[in-house]
Amino acid sequence: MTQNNSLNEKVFKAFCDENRLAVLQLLCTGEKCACRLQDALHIGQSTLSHHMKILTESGVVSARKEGKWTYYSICKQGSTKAAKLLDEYTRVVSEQRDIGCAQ
Amino acid sequence: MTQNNSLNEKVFKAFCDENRLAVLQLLCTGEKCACRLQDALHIGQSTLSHHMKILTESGVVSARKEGKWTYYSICKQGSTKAAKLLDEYTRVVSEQRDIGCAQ
DNA sequence: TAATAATATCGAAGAATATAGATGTGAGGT
DNA sequence: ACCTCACATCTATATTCTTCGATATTATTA
Repeated sequence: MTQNNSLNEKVFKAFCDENRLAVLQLLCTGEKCACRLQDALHIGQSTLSHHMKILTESGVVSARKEGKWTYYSICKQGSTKAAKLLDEYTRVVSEQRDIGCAQ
Repeated sequence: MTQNNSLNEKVFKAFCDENRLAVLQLLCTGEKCACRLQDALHIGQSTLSHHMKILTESGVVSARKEGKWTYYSICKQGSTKAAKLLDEYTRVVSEQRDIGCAQ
């Protein structure tokens, strides 16, 4: 199993903020530099930087530096991993019923 | 698009806590009543109840009441929806490159 | 119907997270 | 070399989340 709960938590946290979801939406049409993302969302520069760190550390987004700019894009590998994790955590292996606590 | 970011956030929050992930692991072998979940995790009763509320409200888990007990299980429909959402947020529609901010 | 058992809800405290402003860093341009 | 631009990091504050103890609720049992 790929399941180290406290680690996997970090992957899912990428998706747990409205602004980060908005970033992902923007990245679906290809890479964007930070300043464009900041223009689109209405948040401060340091706030965006904070969110991008969480996204890149989760593996779902990758960053490419070129000159003054940092370009962000969705990382296929990372998002596939996230999807796999979600599937693992919600896959039902057996359908046994429970019979309550009184033994 | 199925994308109302602030709403979808709630679906992903189900996966953003170590204890909730542990609950999902326990549910993969079929439904469990709350007291069994509480025994397995080492958290207080009200804490578990709080997490189960988040899980059920996300749609990923469903609750079945029978007598004194509440049985929880993974909800196929809800977890499929979560997987679809994740896919939508990470699907790359086009691969355009950005050219930086200076117009 | 009084007592108990299982779970939910409430309220408070602490931990984690988001946000913004200030400052730091590194690349380019002059 | 200096200045500016794009972005990261630091610090402080506000907000949200987790946890627990206490209390409420609902079903069963004596």
